[in-house]
Amino acid sequence: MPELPEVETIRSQLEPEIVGNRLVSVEVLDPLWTEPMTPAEVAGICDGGVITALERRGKYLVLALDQGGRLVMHLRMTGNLLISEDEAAQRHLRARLRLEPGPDLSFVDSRRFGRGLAFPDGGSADDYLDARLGVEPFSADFTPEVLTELAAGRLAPLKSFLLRQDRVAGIGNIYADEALHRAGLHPLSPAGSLRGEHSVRLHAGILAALRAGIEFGGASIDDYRDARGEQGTAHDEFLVHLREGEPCPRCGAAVRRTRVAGRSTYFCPRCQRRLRRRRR
DNA sequence: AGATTGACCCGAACGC
DNA sequence: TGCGTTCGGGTCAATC
Repeated sequence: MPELPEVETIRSQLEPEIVGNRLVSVEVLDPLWTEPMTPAEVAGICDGGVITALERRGKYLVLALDQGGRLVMHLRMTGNLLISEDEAAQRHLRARLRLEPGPDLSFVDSRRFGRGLAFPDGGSADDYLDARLGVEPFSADFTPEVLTELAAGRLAPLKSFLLRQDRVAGIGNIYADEALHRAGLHPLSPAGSLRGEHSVRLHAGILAALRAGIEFGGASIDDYRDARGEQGTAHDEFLVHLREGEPCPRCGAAVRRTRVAGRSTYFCPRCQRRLRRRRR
């Protein structure tokens, strides 16, 4: 599934290819793609603008246009944003971005959860994203102290906490498991139990897990492909995710699988210790 | 066929 | 006990 490392891989591949191009038109083949907006609204804002940047906020891609417009896209579970190499009909094509001089981009999404929304200016796009997203892991604002503060008082499991986009942006099911393992923290520990030392470890674990994901071009468990249609290899580097029964790379104990917040959760029962709720 | 999963929504449980 | 906040489960969609 596309999480921060997968989205960042796509962003970094596409940006140099498309900046300076004119977005001639946004052709929406599936009206669900722009829900709750209409395809005409999105086209009205975007068509004709010159691309100045392709940015990432959490798991969102933000295409910035010179007239101020922003095309905000989310891949959700199975979306792909691909450099179109030809006009061959692609299965599950939801939208095509016509670029001049090109190449065009194709938004392909088998489960139709992905979205493309448009905003007339950067400020309104930021308002939309700010309302949904917390601190960016790779920003200077993300520190162990901020992490402690965000988790303070929360009874929800650490895994649930990490999945919340409005606290720390960009972490999904894969990198939550990987970050917790690197930090030596149990996914079911209450988030509010984090003390200074734990926050330092979790902070480092989050960054290391995300960096590894980016380094290996993202994880292609299922539908994920990079902008060129290639698979990443980050899944070959997983420490615990999808490794039920395999030895923990740190201590050798068998990796266990459980369910937290309705999601499959992998952890090492020996070296990911469970914390108790902090008394106050 | 049931499992899968991110964002959103809503009812329920929590804690001060 | 009251009330605002937080948490978890359901929902969507489609594939194998």
